[in-house]
Amino acid sequence: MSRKVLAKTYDPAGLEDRIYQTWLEKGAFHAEVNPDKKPFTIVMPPPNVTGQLHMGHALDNTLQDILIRYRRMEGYEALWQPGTDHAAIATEVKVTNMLKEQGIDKHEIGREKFLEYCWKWKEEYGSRILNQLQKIGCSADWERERFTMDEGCSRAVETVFVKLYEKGWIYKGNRIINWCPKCQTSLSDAEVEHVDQDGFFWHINYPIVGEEGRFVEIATTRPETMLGDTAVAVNPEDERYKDLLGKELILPLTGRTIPVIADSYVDMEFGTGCVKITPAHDPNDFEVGKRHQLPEINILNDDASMNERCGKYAGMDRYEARKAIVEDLKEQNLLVKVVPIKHAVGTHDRCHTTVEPMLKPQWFVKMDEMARAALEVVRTEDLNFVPEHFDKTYIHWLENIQDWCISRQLWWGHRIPAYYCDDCGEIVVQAGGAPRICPKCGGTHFTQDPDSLDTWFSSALWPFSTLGWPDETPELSYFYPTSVLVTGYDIIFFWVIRMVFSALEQTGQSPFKYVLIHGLVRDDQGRKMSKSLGNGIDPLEVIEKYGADALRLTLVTGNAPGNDMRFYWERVENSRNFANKIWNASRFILMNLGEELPSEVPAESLSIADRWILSKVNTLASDVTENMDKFELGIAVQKVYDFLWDEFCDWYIEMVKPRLYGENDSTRPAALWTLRTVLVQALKLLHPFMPFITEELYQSLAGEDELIMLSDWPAYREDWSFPAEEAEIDLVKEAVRAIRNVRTSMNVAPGKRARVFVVSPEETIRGVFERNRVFFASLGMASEVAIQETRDGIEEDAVSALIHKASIFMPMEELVDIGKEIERLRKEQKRLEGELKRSRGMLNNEKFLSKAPAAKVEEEQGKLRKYEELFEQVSERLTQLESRS
RNA sequence: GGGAUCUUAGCUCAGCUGGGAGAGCAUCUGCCUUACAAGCAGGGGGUCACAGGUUCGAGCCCUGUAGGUCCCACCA
Repeated sequence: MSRKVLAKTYDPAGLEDRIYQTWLEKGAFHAEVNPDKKPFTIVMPPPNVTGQLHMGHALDNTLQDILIRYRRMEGYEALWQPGTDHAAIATEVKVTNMLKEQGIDKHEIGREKFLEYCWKWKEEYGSRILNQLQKIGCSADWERERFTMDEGCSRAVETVFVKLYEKGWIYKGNRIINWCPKCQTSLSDAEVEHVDQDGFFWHINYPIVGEEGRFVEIATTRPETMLGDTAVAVNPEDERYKDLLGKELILPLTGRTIPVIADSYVDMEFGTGCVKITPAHDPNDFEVGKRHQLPEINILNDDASMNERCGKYAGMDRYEARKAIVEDLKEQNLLVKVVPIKHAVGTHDRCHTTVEPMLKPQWFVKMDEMARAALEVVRTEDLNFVPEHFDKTYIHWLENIQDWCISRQLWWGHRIPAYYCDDCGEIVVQAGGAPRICPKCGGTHFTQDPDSLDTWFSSALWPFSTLGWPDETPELSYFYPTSVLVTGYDIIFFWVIRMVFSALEQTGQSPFKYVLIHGLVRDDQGRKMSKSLGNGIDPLEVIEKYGADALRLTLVTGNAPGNDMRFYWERVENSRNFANKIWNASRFILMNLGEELPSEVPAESLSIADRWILSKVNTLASDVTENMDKFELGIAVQKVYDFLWDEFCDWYIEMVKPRLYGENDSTRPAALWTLRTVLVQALKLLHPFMPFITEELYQSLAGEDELIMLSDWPAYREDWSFPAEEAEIDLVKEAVRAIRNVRTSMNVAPGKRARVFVVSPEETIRGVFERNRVFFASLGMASEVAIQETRDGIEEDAVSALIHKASIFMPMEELVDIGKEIERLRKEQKRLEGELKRSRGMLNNEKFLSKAPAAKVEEEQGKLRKYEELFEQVSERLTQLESRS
């Protein structure tokens, strides 16, 4: 078997693209319906076709890739379904602007021509973001790439629309919607952000008809809307205004008269207790208007200028009109006062324009029934959020949900499949194009509704439309419902909720069992990364400098699920350093392996250290698996990191070096086998997190034909469990650390070897050190090591270090500062006193003895014994030293 | 107005079902030891925001307080 030769230094740049090509060539990402395996499915949140990869994508997709790679190795048929979103408004705005730069007006060229430009744009940029995702190592099944406006997804959209319409759950209604005057389209509630703005309360007097000099004082933040007032409301309980009920008011500046009505909606405590009612421009007023059959007067054009009903103000922009109206009121002495306030104003989340509530005929999805089902599925735990508390966000939103406005006055998107008979106006809603004959009048000419659908209407179907729905495809029955959805908390409302209720309605199942929620990647000052701030960090730049593996590791470590994280270059550097570390460890092993692969060695030829590290990696495998299953990815990778760097590199490799350097050492084959075996196990555990470097190293260690991404995930093995050896090496490590400690504190030159005496009255302990005496030399720089029962023969002024069940003495050639050692020992003694006090306190506590689990009590008793022994050793040594000085 | 979340080493953050607090960076000391200076060895540094409570035992569970962040919301 041929093996790859590793480059001398770790350089991710060339390596990652090459490895990715290999995966593609071998079709390693492709998933097929396979009845012999269990399916594991993730649908990728489709990035916008116009999008550029940002840190949010990098994080989101890294998490998904980790999960997919893990399950694939575990033996699941793992499908990661990728695709892109047409992103209706985002794309339309971009294409419109692009055309504008070329001097082309969207309305001049018309709908069809405009759509041609959009498709061209899509063809040009649609694959860009997916290519960028490949850079970070995503193992999605690119053969199955979908697009929200492709034939299948569009059919799914029409099917759902028609079904819901026929059920009465999609309807066209004249209601108050959020209108963006800049984008000139309606919006859903989710697309409106409430932003605090400085504004004013204008208090205005409305004269009472027939009562000269008497006024009703109202307060408003939008004085221009008074032109659309059709009443003033007071609370029916409000004693102050009882006599006003039924009276008429003169609406200033218009001369119209409007009634005073009673409605419990009015809060008596707030403001003056009188509210102007503008049914066409306020959702509450709209409701009030309906209850009292008030006229609805629309006063705005689509660009938020005043319309022809506004008399002298007609044609003015809403803010100009506001100014003019306030001026005019002041002139007429009807402006009582102006009070500055801060209030939340609805703005379009995309362009930040202040939205206007407007009365317009739009299409809506009735939410009550579907919301109820979506709530139920969380209660029954068919849907689970990770971290769990995000279900509260979900529940709260659903419990307060309003009907969903789904029509948009845009061209790019799924056009609403509603057709109006040109002759009688009858509405026909159907899939598959215009009807031939009007069912009502027999007419044959139809006009399709000009509006298109909210982009989230199609992405709501993504988990099943991508698998072939509405057809009963093999993929749908095998891969659906999906296993887990990964997304940021910021799109729970936009997407997660809508997917859940759509899936429940159309497929009868929750679209996924788990929703793994992550936070935002912020800049190093904790600010949101944004274009306007210019503080965004391009993932591709990070990859270029440090590699995708380093980026991925950085994004997944040291961050609790659902929490925001800050991006620090230093952390990427650290991740890269880790990659470099395992690169060099592998190189070291390969160097010693020479040409051939190490053959399996008989179990009995394994040394204690070999068994120790095998046992450690074995425990690691089961620990990491447990964490992975619970979505604790950060904890999982931290454990692998610690194992590789600390246990494997800093201890095990150092321990086996003597066996490797002696060419004829009989324990060499066992060492080589263990090195390679343990490293391979650990690399497998690391692979989901750092796929490129682990693949490269695996190919060097295992042969070029093997792919680590298709290898088996390490399972716990009974025959690799060696608790006794673990304890033994842990004791040896303690001794070595003690020796190093003494050397440093005594300023022993690093290269200088020193004599070491190990004294223990216990034979078994002496046996441990006897068996592992080589490590005193190799790790503790000992020249000669004497292991004995008593202190006989050790120089009086030897420096000591005390560990559990053993004392270590190191005679120093130079005079040593006894005071320094006494000081060190006193400190240790004091520490032990504290430990003893605590431990004895616990064990003298009858309640602890009776209530704590037996294992816990036993553990504590063991600790106490250990502390007592150590304390005795330290005290004895102290009196000895003190008597000398 | 409602809700969520955070407060742990100088900085940024982990800490899984409650059983004597960790990492990275920074800092101090000493090392270019033939895998790795992108490294090695050793050290310093924390009344886990505050106050109560539950428990044999609390960074972790409960209540409250203070401060920060975020989300939702039709007080005109």
